[in-house]
Formats: sequence, structure tokens, C-alpha cells
Amino acid sequence: MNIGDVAERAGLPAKTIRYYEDIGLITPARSANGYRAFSDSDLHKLAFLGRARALGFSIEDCRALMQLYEDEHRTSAEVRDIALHHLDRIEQKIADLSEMRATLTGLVKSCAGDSRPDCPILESLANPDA
Amino acid sequence: MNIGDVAERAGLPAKTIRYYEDIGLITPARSANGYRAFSDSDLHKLAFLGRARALGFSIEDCRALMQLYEDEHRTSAEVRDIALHHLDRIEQKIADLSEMRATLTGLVKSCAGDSRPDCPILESLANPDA
DNA sequence: ATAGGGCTTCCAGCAACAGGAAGGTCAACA
DNA sequence: TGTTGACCTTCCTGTTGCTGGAAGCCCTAT
Repeated sequence: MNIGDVAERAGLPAKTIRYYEDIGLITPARSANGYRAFSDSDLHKLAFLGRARALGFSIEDCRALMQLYEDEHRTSAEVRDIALHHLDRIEQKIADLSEMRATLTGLVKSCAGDSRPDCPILESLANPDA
Repeated sequence: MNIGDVAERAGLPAKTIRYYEDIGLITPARSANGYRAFSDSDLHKLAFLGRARALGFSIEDCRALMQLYEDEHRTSAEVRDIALHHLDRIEQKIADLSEMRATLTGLVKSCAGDSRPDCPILESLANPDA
């Protein structure tokens, strides 16, 4: 398979696949003409990576997960640890964003949003204690 | 005021303040020795920026908000628009993260997390339809 | 032979800084 | 007066995960 084929099948841009090779996540073979020659195994790895990325795992997490996947002597505890840490980060982000949302919602509600210059949003940014 | 003073008062790292000058958000004066000489107005702007950034506004949003703040002929509708768009992005992010959290929570629950290699997390990444 | 599409590499850029090197400056203290 | 140490300066690199584009080779079809 050429890169265009795997790109379509794995649902990843060709650029991304080249990048994954660059950073050592995959190592596709090469044809005589210099084109990358992807095996089914490469495609499978790319799909794995795509799904892990879609769950928000970092590239380094993905690397670790792939290594565990290929390691018969892994323990499920190692995998779960990575997932749990990731879950923590996600929940922290949700908490941060929820706080922003709460504040912003309040500000937006208090702002008339008309043609006058008076604006509680700006006032709150400029002078929050007032 | 030197940069260390404003950094402490505005609650921003000195590096960040230099960066904000680089990209034209502030334009502090210079002392004879080449040090940045911050006015109260500069400090006020930096605090404004710090609060806007803490609410998750992008740098370009911050630039726009500052300009509106300094423009007597602004309308509160312009400000509200920026805030509403930002709120949209935040809610989208929260939605995305919540979906990740749901999936991950399910996976983590289904994984024993013990010393055995069998792991539904990896299986789901490798072969989601199975 | 030539046109088009796909492939290759390499370089630049995005957001919003952070880290660190090399060096100038200033106040204090011996 | 000399020197230490804290502070300031600029400049360059690195971060995360790609994306866009330029320059150029390859392959197929007409």
C-alpha cells in the first residue's frame, strides 16, 4: 500500500503518517522507487494510533500503549495506569473549562450587548474588585 | 517599575511580559540603562491581560478586548460577541472532553489492572468492533 | 511527449510561552 | 575599591502535534 491508501483506510492525513514515521511510531518498508510500502500491520498500528489520539492520549502515551500492546509480558495494570493518568488530566481540564464557562456565562448575561460602550465584561477584566 | 516588580504585581512571569511586548500587546518605556520602565498604565494592562488569559481568551482575543477597552466608541455588542464566541469554543471543548472521559471511564472500569496481560483497553484500541 | 496525479524531502509556521546562555547593571558589603 | 549576587538585557532553542508549501521525482494515460 502507498501512503494515500493507508491514509484513507486509517482515516489519517498522509502528513500525519509521515510525521509518525519521523518520530519512530511506525517504520514502514520502502519500495524500489523510494515510496513507503505499508503492510497490513502498519495499517493496523496506524488505526490503533488514530483511535488512541482520538481519545486524547498524547503521542508519548500512544508510544507507550503501542509498546505495551506488542509486549506479551505486559500487565494490564500498566495500561490502566496510563489511562487513569490521562483521565485525571482530562478531568482537570474539564474542571478548568467549567470554571471559565461559569464566569463567562455570568459576564455575558450581565452585558447588554447593544450599541452603548458600557460593558461589565470589560469592567470585570479591568477592575475585578470594583 | 522594573519588570520584576510588575511581574509580581500582575502575577505574570517576566518572560511572559517580555513576550507580550514582543507581540505588541504592551509598549513599556525604557530607562537610560536599557531596562524596561513600566508605568501604572502598563501594569494595569498586564493585569487585564492576565485576567483575560485566565478566562481562556486567546492572545488575539485579548488584543481585541484591550483595543475595545481603550476605544471610547466601542459598543458592548462587540465585546459580548467575542465573549460568546469564546464561550462556544469552551463548550465545544468541554463536550469533546466529556466524551473522552465517558469512553475512558468505561474502559478503565472494564480493565482488571492486575498482573495479567489481558486488557480491554488495548483490545478496544486495537480492534474496536470486536 | 506531455499532462496529471501521487510520491519524496525539507523548511517554515502555528500558540503561548519556558529554559538557558552570554553578558550588562546596580546596590550593598567588606 | 573590589566583588558578590540579584536583577536586567537579547537571542536561540524547545515544547505539542501536526499543517502548508516549495522543489522535484515517479507513474500512468493519452
